[in-house]
Amino acid sequence: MKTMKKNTCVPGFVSKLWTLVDSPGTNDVICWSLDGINFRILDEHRFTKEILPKYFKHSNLSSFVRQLNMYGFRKVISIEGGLVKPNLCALEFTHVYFQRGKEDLLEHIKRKISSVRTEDTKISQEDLCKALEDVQQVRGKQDDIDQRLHNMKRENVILWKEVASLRNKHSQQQRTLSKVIQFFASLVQGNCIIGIKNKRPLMLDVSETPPAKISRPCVLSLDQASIAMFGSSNGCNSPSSSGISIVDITDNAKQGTSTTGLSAADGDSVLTSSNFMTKDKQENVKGKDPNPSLTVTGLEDDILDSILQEGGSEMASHQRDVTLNRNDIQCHLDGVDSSFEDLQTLLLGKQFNIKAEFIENLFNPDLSDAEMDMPENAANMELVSEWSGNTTQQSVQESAFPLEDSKGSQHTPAQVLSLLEELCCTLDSDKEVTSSGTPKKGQCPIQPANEDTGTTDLSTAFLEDFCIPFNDTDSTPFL
Amino acid sequence: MKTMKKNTCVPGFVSKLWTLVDSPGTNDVICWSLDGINFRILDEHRFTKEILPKYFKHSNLSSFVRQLNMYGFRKVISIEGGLVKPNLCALEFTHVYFQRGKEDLLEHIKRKISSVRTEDTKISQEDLCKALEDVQQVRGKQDDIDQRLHNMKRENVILWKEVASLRNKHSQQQRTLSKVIQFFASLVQGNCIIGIKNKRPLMLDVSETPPAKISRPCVLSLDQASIAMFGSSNGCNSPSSSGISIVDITDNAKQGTSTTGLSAADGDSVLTSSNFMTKDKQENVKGKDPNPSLTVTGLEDDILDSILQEGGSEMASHQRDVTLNRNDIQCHLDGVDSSFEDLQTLLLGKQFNIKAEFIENLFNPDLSDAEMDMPENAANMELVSEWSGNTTQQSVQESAFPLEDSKGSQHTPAQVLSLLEELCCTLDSDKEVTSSGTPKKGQCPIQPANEDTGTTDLSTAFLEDFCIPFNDTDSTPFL
Amino acid sequence: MKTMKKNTCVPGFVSKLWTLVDSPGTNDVICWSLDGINFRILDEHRFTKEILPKYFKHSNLSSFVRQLNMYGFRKVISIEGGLVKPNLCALEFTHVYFQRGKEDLLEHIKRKISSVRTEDTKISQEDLCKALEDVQQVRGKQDDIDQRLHNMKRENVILWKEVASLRNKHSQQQRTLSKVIQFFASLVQGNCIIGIKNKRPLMLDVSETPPAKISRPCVLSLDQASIAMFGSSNGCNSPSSSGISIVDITDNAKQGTSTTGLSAADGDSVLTSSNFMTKDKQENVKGKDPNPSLTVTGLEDDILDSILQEGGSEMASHQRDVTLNRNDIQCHLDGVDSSFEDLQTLLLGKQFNIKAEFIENLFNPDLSDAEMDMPENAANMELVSEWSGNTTQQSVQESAFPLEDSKGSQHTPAQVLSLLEELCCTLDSDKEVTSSGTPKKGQCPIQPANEDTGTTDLSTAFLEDFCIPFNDTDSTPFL
DNA sequence: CACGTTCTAGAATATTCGACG
DNA sequence: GCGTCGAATATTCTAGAACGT
Repeated sequence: MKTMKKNTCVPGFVSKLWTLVDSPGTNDVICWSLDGINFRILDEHRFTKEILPKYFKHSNLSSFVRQLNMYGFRKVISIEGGLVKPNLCALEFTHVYFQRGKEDLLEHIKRKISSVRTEDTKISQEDLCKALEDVQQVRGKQDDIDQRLHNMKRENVILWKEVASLRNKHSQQQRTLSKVIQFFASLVQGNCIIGIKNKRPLMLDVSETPPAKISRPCVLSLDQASIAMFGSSNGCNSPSSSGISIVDITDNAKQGTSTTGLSAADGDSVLTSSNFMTKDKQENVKGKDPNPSLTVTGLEDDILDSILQEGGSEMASHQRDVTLNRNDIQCHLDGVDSSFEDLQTLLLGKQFNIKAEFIENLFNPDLSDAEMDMPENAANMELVSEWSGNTTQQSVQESAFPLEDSKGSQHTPAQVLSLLEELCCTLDSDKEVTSSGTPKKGQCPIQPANEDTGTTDLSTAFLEDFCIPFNDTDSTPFL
Repeated sequence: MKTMKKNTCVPGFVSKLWTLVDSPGTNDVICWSLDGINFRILDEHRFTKEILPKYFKHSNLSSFVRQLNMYGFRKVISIEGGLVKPNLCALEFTHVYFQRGKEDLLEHIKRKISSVRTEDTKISQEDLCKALEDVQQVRGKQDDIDQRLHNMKRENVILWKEVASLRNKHSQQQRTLSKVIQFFASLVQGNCIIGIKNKRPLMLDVSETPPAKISRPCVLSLDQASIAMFGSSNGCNSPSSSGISIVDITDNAKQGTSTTGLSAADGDSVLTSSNFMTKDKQENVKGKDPNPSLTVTGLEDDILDSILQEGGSEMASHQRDVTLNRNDIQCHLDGVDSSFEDLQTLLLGKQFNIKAEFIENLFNPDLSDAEMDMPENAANMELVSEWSGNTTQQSVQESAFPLEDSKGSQHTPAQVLSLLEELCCTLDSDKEVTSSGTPKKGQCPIQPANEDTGTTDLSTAFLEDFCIPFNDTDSTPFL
Repeated sequence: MKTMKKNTCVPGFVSKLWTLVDSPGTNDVICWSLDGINFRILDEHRFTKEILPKYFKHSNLSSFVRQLNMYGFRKVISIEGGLVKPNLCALEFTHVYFQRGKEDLLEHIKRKISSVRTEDTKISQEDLCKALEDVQQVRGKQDDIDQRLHNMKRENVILWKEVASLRNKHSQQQRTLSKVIQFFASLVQGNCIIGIKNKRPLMLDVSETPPAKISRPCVLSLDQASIAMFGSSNGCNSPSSSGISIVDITDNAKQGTSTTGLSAADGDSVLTSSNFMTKDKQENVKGKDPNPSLTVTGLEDDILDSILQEGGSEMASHQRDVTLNRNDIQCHLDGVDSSFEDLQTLLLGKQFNIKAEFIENLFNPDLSDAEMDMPENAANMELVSEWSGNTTQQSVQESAFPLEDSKGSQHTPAQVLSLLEELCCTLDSDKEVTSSGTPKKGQCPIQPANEDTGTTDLSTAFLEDFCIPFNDTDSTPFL
């Protein structure tokens, strides 16, 4: 009975418990249940006061129970003798490894370790430390990222400025380029008008007929404009057919021509360059009082008519040779004049002031001064037309050719026109593309990351800072 | 005495210890040291067997000692009666807060806690809370960063589009510029050639033929265009042919000149506008066979004047005529000079007309009006051709030349045409390029950093997306 | 006894406890301590079996104790109880508000509420796990962000390169455009000067005197250059002074004028365009065998020579006069023609060379070749001057004018020059601005985020990579 | 929900054993 | 062997929790 040994690895409590439960002498106080899988304390008081002290250093049932619980024993609630005898209501405990006759299972009965302190706590402790480290690490990296992001943000701001700058530059360049092109175009245009007058006749011979895909309005308008302008400015526009000696006529014609040319050179009338013309002519008129003469001005036709008329009268005289010569020379000179005219128109037509202002404009891409062009062009046109005015003078006999020529010449010009048109289209398309983009500038929907605050509202300011400058230009369509 | 109660916060062991040490009845077994700072167990055996069980649930000295140690008591090694009586050798323990008469210090005696659980766990608990807070903070910041990154990504996408746009614009501009230059170049070229022509007659002897590196088509088209335009606009192109003597000659001279212009019209010479000039000169030469004659070109007025004067003297009357003529011619020549002047002014001054349209266009960068250029240009071209067209006036006898001229002129136009064609092609190609490029705009295929997924390979595709469009241009070497 | 009432707010347990402790009938089982601040259970067994059931629904001491604990009662350990024997050892409990005679304090005895501790601890545990998960999650996301940031960084690098590329392109384009404009300007300039010469006489009448805001040096140098060039290339530069009639004078005058023109003009014909001219004139000479005369070529001298010769012949005989006149006129006209030619050449002429080199330069925007412009312009100017050379021919009587003209012409050219100078300045300023901007490039103070290292030092390398390219251009002002 | 009852667990201390220097 | 301590267990007291009222 007392020989019972405490087996290895079996806690004292379990050993003692087994012993006292299994001891037959105390079966009235504590014993196995009927099925042997539980044990009962039949007499609580005696067990506490008699048994417990024998096996343990206390006599507290609670302490015993505590140990039971500590080793995983569970109380069994017996429904049986509930009523009758509360006293009989025995305490009954159970444990899977605590069964009658199965002493070998006792070793599996393990005492609960107080709140898993050692491992569990430590583990969690370690985890927590690790977690803290991780957090710190993450935090550090986050700071790094934050810094990088911030730096990149700054870079991007600069980039935006760069791009904005480039855009502006591009716009300016585009404007400059446009000006150059337009200038060039207008130059060409000017020439056109001038040239028109003189050359018609010869063109006829040329088989080529100009495709009339040209935009007359433009030219005409110019002509008209010039005519109009000069019509008023020139008092001597009335080409009076007169029967005057050749010389006179020639002279007159010449005068007219040269005058015209002269007028072109300097100017005080209307705008600038055009003025002198008026003067010259006026002077001519004055000097040629006797001769109603050919103060051929504005339009070629008039001039031609007058010339023809005169020519007709001339034809009659003897000195005809001389006259002819004169005519010849006259013609030649006229040709020269017209060539000049054309050349001038060609070269510059528009040129006059250009330098002073045009170039300025070119390099002062402030569009504000753009308005200047208008007046200039007008003046230019004027000049041109006036110019052309004096150019033409031809003999009757050659009248036929010119007509034919004009036809022929028409062809070529048409082609040219079409070509130029295309060119313009190209340029225009270019522009258009650009301009079409313009309205969209407002976009730049960048929503710059809010650096410091939580989020988003920077975009507005940002856009304002960067997008506004792009307004005058074109901006590519965003998104 | 026995009433001693367990004070607050003083462990049972310490209380018991104090009691049993301080109890006079056990002074022979356990007592204070003489100085009262230590206590001694004089009779180990009796203490263990008699005293311990009274106060504790055991009778193991070791357990008692264990408790002493557990509460920080230390054994005092007494050197005194070491030898004589080992038995007498009493156990002596000490503790700073365990002194005779100083019962109040007992509360400072703390039991050693094994696994520091309480604090440790609590600390870890606090740490854990802190860690959790940190995590939340980090998470919040991360969200912020994420947002910023995302926003910046968007910005970058826009930036990319901007850059792509700028690149496209640049390309277009470059193309436009190239066209301008080319056009200009061809124009200049044309003129060159033209100028050349006039001199042809003279040139003929000279083996040298103008280097035909020019593209005709272009010029021709221009000529035609101009002709066309002016042909219509000018009703009076018909130079009345007059059968006059001198006049004729003069005419011839003129014709010659004009003829030259004609010849220029067709392009045998290289380019375009230049043609007429050549013609004039050729004709002059031809027409003036007998007369070495001065088909002076340069300045009209002066020349004319001088010519007239001379002519006058020659042809008509002797004195006066001559004089008059001279004056006349002189005047005319002066006029020519002034014309030249004007022309120059024109060239430089150009401004005048430009304004009206040119500037308007310039500053109404709406490309829509850009088309205007075309017509203008066309007109311009026309003018040129027309120019050459009307310039020519010839006598019957000189009809041959004209024909030849016409032939020649035919060539020129053709050449001009080809040139313009080329130009157009360029422009067109430009357009095409542009337009073709346009569709690609949609690209901006920036593959923004993969927002959600992990990583990296975007760069390649990215570059591909953006580099391709730049092909026609120069693209900076990436990476 | 039983009359005791349950006060408000005093839990049943406390009331019952007070009652049973305070009831004198059970003082042998449960009673107040001597001092009345505690209560004792003297007979545990009887208390359990007899008392408890009366007041409570159970007879478990443990349950009772549990309630005591629940209401904050504490067990009092008496030393004495410790030693002797369990039986004697009475259970003693205490509570601050449970004192004998102080029934009113009972209301302060509160039942403990489950302090949710379990949850707390468990939660912390769970929280820890959650925290760990969070950390991992955050870490993962951070890696993602890091990657994205890195990718975007790479994109940005490319963007920077792109922008740099665009800037370079823009600069090149700007340069090209400047060249074009300059070229154009120089062209215009050339014309201006030329024209100036002739018209003076007429100009005189006009009150307007050209503001001499021009910078001679430029033009002059050009002129000189051109003169120099042609002086050598033309063998016939020697203008023989001849005592000839008016014609001579005229010639002389012309010479003077032309000379002036020469001086004023600049030229580029030198290289290319000028050549054919020379040819033409040579040819002319050949064709005009009988007349030694007008081998009017590119150069004035030739013209002068020829004129002089003719003039000489004229002076003598009448017929001759006529003839001479004719010749004279012819010459003059020829001169005009050649002038035209030259003008054309001038205007376009350049092309020859221009194309070869100019355009090349234009499209090889290597600035290194930018210097080429000068020579070209110079050549151009030359041509012009040459041109003007042949244009003017005046009679003796008119010699005065020429002189005046020359003077006058100086003015005009001066003006032109000033204009051009301004133009050049503009261009230069442009360039200068550009160049001046260049040094600033170093800026690009971007401080790209340090990708890998902690922070900042990348900027240097970064800037080097990107800023350098911007050197030649202007770079937007960075911050 | 508040309180009561019961069973179980936590916690501090106590006891014991063993390791270590 | 001795002193100290770690560790497991024991004892005690208190608390947690489930369940019931």
